[in-house]
Formats: sequence, C-alpha cells, structure tokens
Amino acid sequence: MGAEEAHTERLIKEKAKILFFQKGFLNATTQEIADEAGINRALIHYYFRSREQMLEILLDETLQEKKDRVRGILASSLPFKEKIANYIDMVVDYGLKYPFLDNFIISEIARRPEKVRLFCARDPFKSSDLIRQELDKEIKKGRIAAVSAEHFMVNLISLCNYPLLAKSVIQTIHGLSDTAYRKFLVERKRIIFHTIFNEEMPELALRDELTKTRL
Amino acid sequence: MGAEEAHTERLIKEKAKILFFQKGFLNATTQEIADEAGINRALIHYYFRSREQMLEILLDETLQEKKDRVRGILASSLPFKEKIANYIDMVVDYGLKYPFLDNFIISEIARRPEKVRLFCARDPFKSSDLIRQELDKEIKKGRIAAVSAEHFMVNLISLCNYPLLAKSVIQTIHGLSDTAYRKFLVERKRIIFHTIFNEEMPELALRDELTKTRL
DNA sequence: TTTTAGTTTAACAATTTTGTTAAAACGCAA
DNA sequence: TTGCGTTTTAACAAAATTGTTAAACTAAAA
Repeated sequence: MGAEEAHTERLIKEKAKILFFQKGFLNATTQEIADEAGINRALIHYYFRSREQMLEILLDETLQEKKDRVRGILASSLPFKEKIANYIDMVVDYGLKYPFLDNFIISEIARRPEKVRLFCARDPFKSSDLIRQELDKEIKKGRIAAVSAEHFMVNLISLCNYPLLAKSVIQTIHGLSDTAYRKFLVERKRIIFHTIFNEEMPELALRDELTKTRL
Repeated sequence: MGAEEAHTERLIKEKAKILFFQKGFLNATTQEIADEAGINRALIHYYFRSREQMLEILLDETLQEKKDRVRGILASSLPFKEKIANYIDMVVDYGLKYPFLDNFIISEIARRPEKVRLFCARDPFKSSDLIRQELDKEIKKGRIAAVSAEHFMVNLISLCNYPLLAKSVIQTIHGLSDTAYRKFLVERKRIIFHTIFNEEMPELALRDELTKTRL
C-alpha cells in the first residue's frame, strides 16, 4: 500500500468542491478538476469510476454534512427561538464559505428529483417533524403567532438561502462590493429572525466575527 | 421569402423554453431541442448561429419579459402595499407556469455574472429605486415598520422565488403531491404578504383561480 | 415558366469530453 | 535488492455534441 492511501481521493474531492462550491464552475469537466488537483485525469476514473459517480458521492457527502449540522442545532436543548437563531447563523455562515453550494444542490436536484426522496427516506429522523412539534408547542403557549409549520419552514429556508443563490443579482441591484455583500448577509441574520418572529434576535446566537466588528 | 417567415425561429424558441423552463432539462442539447420542435438540428444553427447565442437570446427575452411585468406593476398608480400584493401574485403565478425558469436564470447567471450587470445597465429605469422611494415614504407615514429597502426587497424576492426553485425539496419534506404543492404556493401569496408587512393581504390583488376555490 | 430569395435537410467535419488500458513509478516488506 | 501490491501516468478509444456545407426544396415574383 502506497503512502498516499486515501489522500489523493480526498484531494480530488476537496478540489472538486472548490471548483463547484466556491468558484461556481457547476459544469467543470473532469479535466478541469484534475488540473485543479494537479493530478492526471485518469485518476478520477480510478478512484470514482465515472464523473457521474463522483458527483453522486460529493452531493451525498455535502447533503449529509448539512443535515448533520441542522440536526446538531435542532436536537440541542436550547429554547426554540434560540435554535432558530442558531440555524440562521449556521446557514448564512456556511453559505458565505461555499457561495455556490446551493446552486449546485438545486441544479443537481432539478436533474434528478428522486435523489431528494431517496436521501430523505434513508433516515427515519426528520428535522421537519421536530420543528413542527416545537413550533406548535410555542404557538399554544402564545409565544409565537399562529402559522402553519410548513409555511414557517419554507419562510425560514427561503430567507436564508435565496440571497446566497442570487448573489450576483443582489450585488448588482444594490450596488454592493464583495465585502459589502458579505456584511449585508451578516446583517440579514437579524433581519431574518425579525421577519419571521417580528421581534429582535437574541444576542448569544451570533458568532460571525464580522457581526462583532459592527457592534 | 418562404411562408414560414419567422415562424420556425419562434417555434424553436418556444420548444426550447418548454424544455428548459417547464420540463427542467437545463442542459438540453441542440438535438433534443430540435427533436422537441420536430425540425432538423442544423436549423438551430441557421437561425441562431450557435447554441450559446440561442441561450443568450432566450435569457435576454425572458429577463426582459419579467422586467416588463415587474415594471408594469410598480409603475401603476396603486397604493404601495397593493403593488407589492400584485407583485407577489404575479411572481408566484409565473413561477407555477414555468417551474424551472428561475433555475435556468440562476444557473446561467452563475455561469456569467457580468450578464446581470450588462442587462441592468442598459436600462436607466430601476425598479429598485422606485421601491426604495415608496417604501421610505410609507415608513415616514408610519404605515410600515422601519426596514432598509435593501433587506425589504431581498425578503420579498426570497420568499417569492425560493419555493419555486426548491420545488422537489419542499414536496419531499412536506409530502406534497403536485396539486398540493400548487395549492401550497397559492396559499403562500397571503403568507408572504403577512410575513413582510405583518398584516393581512388585501383581497383584490388575488387573481389565481385556485385561490378562489379555497375561499 | 423561370428566377430568386429564403428555408430545410442530410451528410460530413471538428471538437470536446468521457472512459479504458497497459505499463511505468513508487513504497515497503521479505 | 528483489518482489509485490498500490498508485500514477501517457496514450488510446469511444461517445457525445457542436458546427459547417452544399444541395434540395418551397413559394412567390418576374
């Protein structure tokens, strides 16, 4: 067994992620991926058999990672609204790190919608059920205005994710530089919380350094 | 001049739109487009020179059409909130008609971000400026809670558009059939308005037949 | 009817991209 | 060092896709 072990395999995935998720080359060819990783194109086929299978693995791993993060937050023992604040925080920060991740997911899923079903089905634990339960409890206690859990979740996801997808549109319309856009997104954490609950976001949930500098 | 005039050219664009915007084949080949239109593939090159140029034209026309619709609503003499209600109505209905339009726009723009700038630049009239002005006026009159115009617009666009982009995700998470999803989106018109303004949506703005059946 | 301009097609060429394979290079253990 | 399995590469093959061209077709004008 060579010293490289699974090193090269990870390298390829790393670099593919950079191309896809950070640089936005959603249609990057195997050659471009190989170049980015500084290896021979045939290696990609050696490790992953085909481009399609590599995509499959990348998508799976990425979806899984995001799912785990979400679960980590929702399964905590924090009060409901703080969980949501943490969720917003996490999604926005993650989006800043991988600006094209959602574009990738969206377009891959548009290509094969069954993929989502399969991915969700293979795991009995549903974050959506958890939110539904807790939300209903909060509403009964009168701490949140009545709203269907379905719309609540879609509101939340939409407000968090769309601005990431539409980066260049937003930058152009509002004339924002890259750093201004970044700042704008961090500001949005509070805005999203306020828009959903019609009240201020609790301080503790904010982690991003950028936010602190603005305080 | 043959009888076909610009007929075939339009036919090709029509069918390409169906593939791209309705069926979601965002990477449809020239052959697939030709098949859909029932014509020879070479015709596409005859009329559009290259696949790339056809995409360019399709995107331009589509963006222009949407821009015109938005402008039509915003330039009307209705009260501000009714304009917004009409905007929501239009965007959701349009999204129901062309489920993959936003996916197409988003991924084309991710591929060439300058495209947005060029498109916005070539037209001095800015819808965003109009909203900014009117919103500020409403806030001063105390009819709307204070919010930056930038975040207001991003909220609005996000709430309207993301659910269209993430169709299959939403359907899976919430277990919605196609018709249930459709109904869900129509419901959302009111939800979006309420989420943004924290009050009920005025009746008059709703046009979709589905909505009426639910009343 | 012949001409003419525009339209459509089939066949071909070029390019791009993916997938395969056989052999070289490498690291390590016997 | 030699042998062995793994890793990496270059060169090749196959497939898919785009772009070109010359000729056939069509309808209307001369």
